[in-house]
Amino acid sequence: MRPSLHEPPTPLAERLAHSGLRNTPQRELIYRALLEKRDHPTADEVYSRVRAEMPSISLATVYNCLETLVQCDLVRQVNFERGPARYCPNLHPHAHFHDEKSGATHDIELPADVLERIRALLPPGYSARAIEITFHGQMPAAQPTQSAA
Amino acid sequence: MRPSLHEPPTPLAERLAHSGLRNTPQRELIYRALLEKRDHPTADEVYSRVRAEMPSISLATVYNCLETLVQCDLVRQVNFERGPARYCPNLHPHAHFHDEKSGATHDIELPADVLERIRALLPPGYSARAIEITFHGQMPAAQPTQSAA
DNA sequence: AGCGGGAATTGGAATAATTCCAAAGAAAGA
DNA sequence: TCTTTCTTTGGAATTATTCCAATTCCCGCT
Ligand SMILES: [Mn+2]
Ligand SMILES: [Mn+2]
Ligand SMILES: [Zn+2]
Ligand SMILES: [Zn+2]
Repeated sequence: MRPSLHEPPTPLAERLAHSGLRNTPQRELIYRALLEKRDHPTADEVYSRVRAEMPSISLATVYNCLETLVQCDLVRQVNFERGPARYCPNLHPHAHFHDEKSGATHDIELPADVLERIRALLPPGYSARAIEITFHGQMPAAQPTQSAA
Repeated sequence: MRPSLHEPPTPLAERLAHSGLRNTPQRELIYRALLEKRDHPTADEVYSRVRAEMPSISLATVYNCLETLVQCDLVRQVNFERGPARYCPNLHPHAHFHDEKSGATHDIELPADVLERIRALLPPGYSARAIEITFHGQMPAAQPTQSAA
């Protein structure tokens, strides 16, 4: 039961409607969880995060909702080698850096000109719906934030 | 039982020796199969190809040998989304194009200068052991080879 | 040639992530 | 309200891969 007459439609509600899908508490919750901590969680990680707020949710629903969000182009699925899929709400064109020591993942912005150079590698007639770029390596040890000596 | 006194060491034998590993008929066969048809087969596909010549080989061995070849840097493992792993004996720096209609995969050569541009996207201090680039899209329908009209 | 020890292969069981399925529960439309 | 459609849910099934324990193979040494 919602008190207000009509909420302003969230971007999520809008995208769902556009695809003829319904907005549900589960979908909202999962999408919010992805926005809140953008560390490219797995489905299982999303599951445990949202269970805090909605203990009755099922893992199957988490998979279902994540798939829905991906289909609405609100979320990207990211795969590293053979590991579990990860999910990313960053819609800008970006590559992924996977730190092999810590397992942490983060985004590397991808300027349009570089993306063009890459796309230009394709032979004539080829068209790419998506281009995935992943770095695997090491990032510098996080410097302990240093206060004035 | 081999008749000749000592064969010249193949690149495979060399790499294996370098890693303290043995050359075996299974490893040779699997490596040859990859070189012969470079269509990025899955482990299962490799399995059925090599069974023609060595019916007693096991799937576990195919997985083992493929992993060994990858560790020796003779073969690259290639992953598309959540599908089964594929294997590629092309050692030049290259990207992969995955045709979403046919499922076919092939190599896109990656010039050094483009690779540099990409590597330069990393913030200072980051180092990349490997960079993976995958295109997903459509390639032009294979033109039926046309003889003189 | 025979022996001993490490390496590799093998078949089958186990695992991990995801998908499938059928039943029950909301929501929307008429 | 009745009907239809969409969604969620728990559990079973599936897929690809890894693990495991038991041979078998191979190499160097005697
Ligand atoms: Mn990695
Ligand atoms: Mn694809
Ligand atoms: Zn991302
Ligand atoms: Zn390749």
